[in-house]
Formats: sequence, C-alpha cells, structure tokens
Amino acid sequence: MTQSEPSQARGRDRRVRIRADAMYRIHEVSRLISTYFDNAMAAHCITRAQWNAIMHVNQNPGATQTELADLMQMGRAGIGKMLDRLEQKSWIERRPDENDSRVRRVYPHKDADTLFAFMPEAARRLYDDFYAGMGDAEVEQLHDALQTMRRNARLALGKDEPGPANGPSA
Amino acid sequence: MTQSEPSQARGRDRRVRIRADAMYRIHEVSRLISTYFDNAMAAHCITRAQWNAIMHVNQNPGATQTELADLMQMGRAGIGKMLDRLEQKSWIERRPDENDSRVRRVYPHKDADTLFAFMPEAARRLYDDFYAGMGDAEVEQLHDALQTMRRNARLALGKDEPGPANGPSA
DNA sequence: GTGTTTTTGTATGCAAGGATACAAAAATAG
DNA sequence: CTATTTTTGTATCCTTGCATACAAAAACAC
Repeated sequence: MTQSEPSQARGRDRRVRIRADAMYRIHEVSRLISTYFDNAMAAHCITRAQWNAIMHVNQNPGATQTELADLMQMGRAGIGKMLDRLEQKSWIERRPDENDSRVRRVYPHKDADTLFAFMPEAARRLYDDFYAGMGDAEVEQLHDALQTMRRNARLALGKDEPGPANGPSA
Repeated sequence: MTQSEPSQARGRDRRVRIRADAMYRIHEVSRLISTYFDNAMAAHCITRAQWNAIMHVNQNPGATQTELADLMQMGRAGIGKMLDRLEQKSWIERRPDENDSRVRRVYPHKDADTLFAFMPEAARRLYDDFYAGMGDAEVEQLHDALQTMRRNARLALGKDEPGPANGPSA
C-alpha cells in the first residue's frame, strides 16, 4: 500500500497549501494594487485608500463617521484620520448634525469634482491591468468569493448580518 | 436608441461595478483577515505579517534579505524592520555571509520550534473560518485569480517573470 | 591598479489602520 | 429628574509597509 495512499496524501497537502497560499496572496496582491495605484496617481496626490474613502462618501452623502466605518469595515479612529486628510485637501467636508451634537455628517466637497472628472476612467485603466487575462466570469467568481469571505469575517467578528454591502462602483 | 440598449448598458455598468468592487474587496478582506488573525493570536504575541515572514524564512533558510523581499514582493526596508522584530523575539537569526560582507543570511531560530508546534493548526482553523461556505474548487479559483493578478502586477511594475512564486504552505 | 556602477542592508519619514482610552453628549433606568 | 449606560468622535501608540536617501561593499569598468 505504499502506492495507494500517497496520491491522497498529496491531494490533502495540496488542498492545505492552496488554501494557505490563497490567504497569503490576498494580502500580497492588496499591497501590490496599492503600490501600483499610488505610483500611477502620484501626480494627482491621491492614494488608493483615499479614493476608496471618497467613493464611499460620494455614495453615502451625509453619512456619519460611524456609518462610514461600518461600510468600510474599519474602526472609527482610522476613518477619522482618513477624513482629516481628505478634509484638508478639500475633497470632503464635515458638517455638525442639527439634532445630535456628537455627530459630524460627511459630504463630498465640490472641489472633488475635478477628481471625478478623471479618476473613474484612470482607475478603470489600472484595474484592467490587474485583471488582464481574466474573463468576466472569472472576475465575478473572484468578487463572489471575496463577498463570502467578507460575510464570514463579519460573522466571526460578531457583527450582525448587514445589508448587501454596497461598495464603491467606479 | 434610448430604449434599444438599456440591458446592454446595464450589463456594462454591472461589469464595471463588479470589477471595481472586487478590487476594493481585496483590500477590505485583507484587513479583516489581519484583524481576525491578530486578535486570535494575541495571546501568542504573533501577527499575521510576522507569521507570513517566518513561513518564508522557514521555507528558504539561508536566503538573503533581498531574496526574501523579492519572494514576498516587498521592499528591502520593510523586510529589514520586520526581521528586526522577529530577531528580537528570537524567532529568526541573521548570520553574516562568509564571502560577501554586505549580506546577512536569514535562518529560523530554534526557539521558533514552539511556534511550529501549534501555529499551523491554529492558522488553518482561522483560515477555515474565512473559507466557510466555499468548496475546494472555489478556493482554487480564488487562488488562481490571485496568482494571475500577482503576475500582472509584477509585469506592470517592470519586474521580470519570476519562478512559480512559492509561498508559505501552512 | 584606480574609478564608476551596482548591490545590500539600514535610517528616516510618511500613510494606513488596529487597540485603547478618553470626553462629550445622548439614551435609558429608576 | 438624577444616575448609569451607550454612542460618537478624537487622541495616542503601535505595526505594517512604501519611498527616499544613504554607507559599505562588491562588481565592473579601463
């Protein structure tokens, strides 16, 4: 039986290896995207993280910082500092809530219009580079897998099942 | 024409949205994995990034820091600081090269054996949480998509086509 | 041989974001 | 109406990692 089990064992090893490897690659590819994006956009002084945040603000105008933190799955402190940077660049503005003086509601600033004039197309070009060689079906499978993992993470971290997790779409 | 194309237009929008959304989710899920991993391993004082680095050292004993940086797709400075932390915790050790006095070759420290006693299984449990609801085929598709994107990134960033990108397998 | 270029690792500064602790304000208990 | 609890945003510190600039050493001129 020296011959009967090794292929199963190899199959088991392979499964473990692929699962661990995919997990690591998410981290690696995420960094590579940021590096590439930040370099390409250096002339416009905008980073991937900042663009993501602006997109979320733009799609949820008037949201509170806590709501944005939940949408982007990050902590309030991190959001606060990010919004500080965006506010300083006049890409967003924070207005106090009328009824609740703790709350600062976040809106896109009109100076960000120049961003929206070129960023969507520029970002799409960068994205296309990363999806080179992948068909629509493969990208959609990737998308679905990541949505599943996001949902698993929210459950594991003890957050209730949220809505359909609307993310930025440009 | 206002009526003849809408389903195509919707299809185009959907395609753009999914591509952008998947790109964002990589970033988001990567953070969620780190957060979850770091919390779960807080008692053992090891982070996801540190575990990844140790795995690479363990699978490439005697590698130079530059070689490790290339394997992990990161800069030499970042690797250097990470190795500083791992060295301080006695998980790796750096030995000078005999022929090239610039080079410091990196080896796993035997004190890391305790890590290897429990980490692979613990990490695998965490990974399983994130893959909940996904079959082997889906994980493998995810893995392949990420490999493609890694390759695309290397090409776009001007690095030559490397070997089969052996990553950590536990 | 000496002079230039490349390579290796480090020091410094920054952005991103998690953990924690906090003050102010709101909600809730009693 | 007061006392406790919860919520919102901020301040502080830490890890991760990129960019840049650097010194030392090697490799390659010639």
